[in-house]
Amino acid sequence: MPAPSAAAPPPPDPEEAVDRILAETLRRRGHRLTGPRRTVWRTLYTADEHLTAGQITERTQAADPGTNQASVYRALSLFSELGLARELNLGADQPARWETAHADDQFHLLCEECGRVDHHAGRLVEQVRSHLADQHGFTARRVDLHVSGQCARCPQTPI
Amino acid sequence: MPAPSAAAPPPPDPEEAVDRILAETLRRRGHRLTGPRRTVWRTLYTADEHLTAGQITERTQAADPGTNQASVYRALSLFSELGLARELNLGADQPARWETAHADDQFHLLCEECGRVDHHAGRLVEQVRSHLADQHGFTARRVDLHVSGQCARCPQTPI
DNA sequence: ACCTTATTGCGAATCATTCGCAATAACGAA
DNA sequence: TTCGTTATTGCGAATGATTCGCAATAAGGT
Repeated sequence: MPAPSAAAPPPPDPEEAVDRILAETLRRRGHRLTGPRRTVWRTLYTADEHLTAGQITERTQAADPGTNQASVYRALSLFSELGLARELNLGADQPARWETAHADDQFHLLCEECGRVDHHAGRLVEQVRSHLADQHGFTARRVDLHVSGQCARCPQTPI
Repeated sequence: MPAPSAAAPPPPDPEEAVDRILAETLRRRGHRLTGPRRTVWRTLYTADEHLTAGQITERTQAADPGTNQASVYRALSLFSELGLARELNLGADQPARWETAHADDQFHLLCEECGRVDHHAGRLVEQVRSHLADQHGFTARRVDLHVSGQCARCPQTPI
């Protein structure tokens, strides 16, 4: 059995840390930590890119077969409500994409060459807020800035 | 019969002017001016707000019964391709909305109180472009700035 | 007036997302 | 630890927006 140390507790397993964010947020708001929710959360957390609900379902089912598509949607929608995740609409033609929520505001750069999506939190969004407040008397709650074009890595071939 | 004047032509009927924009753009690109296209265009042009495809279909059918929903979608999609109209995604939950295209870039303000959608073309978008170019080496082609919050007319009740 | 073919209307198909409901499983209390 | 309540799941069907295939129609150049 592990010795109950009086000093610092052992460094937490990083995988547990991920779960803890989820577990604490859920409990604090009166929700239960369930298998599907944990699997969806891990899928989202370890994703290398922004996934569609369909992709999330695939990966979730790979990790935990039997998970239902509807549960994935329900989990995503709950995460969004709790501020754990965020839904992105990159284009009218393509389905929504999801990411874990980091900064409250951010802007998204979609490179039309390589398809890469980067997102940054920065002054820009704050500038937008104050511009709107000052010039238009508009109190911005949510700012969505989606930009498509060419990223720094892709060759700048003139159109 | 109207006298064929040698001087200035009579001022064009404003309704015709609307059609002319459409007709010229279509012909120039090798498309035909048809009834459904004209009706959808007028619907879009005279709309007081941003309409969904469903609303556009309703109004189009009111003006010209028998017009098919698919033709409305086809017209909208063509207009978008020709730069005559623009599709807006204001939220993941609601369907896309449409407007005639004016300025190339603009930002959209959605008031969560009254539901009003305003849009402005302004320096802001230009600032965003140069910020991205300078700070991120990103060449912005299209900038979509969607902001939701409270407009100047609605009471600023603290949340 | 005629011919070519882009465009329409129709209905069915697709895609993403949501719903209703009975069965299951979390988690606080005993 | 066991129990009871009830939030959550899985399932399958429903929905809503948008698209497709195809034969019939009509624009617009000749």
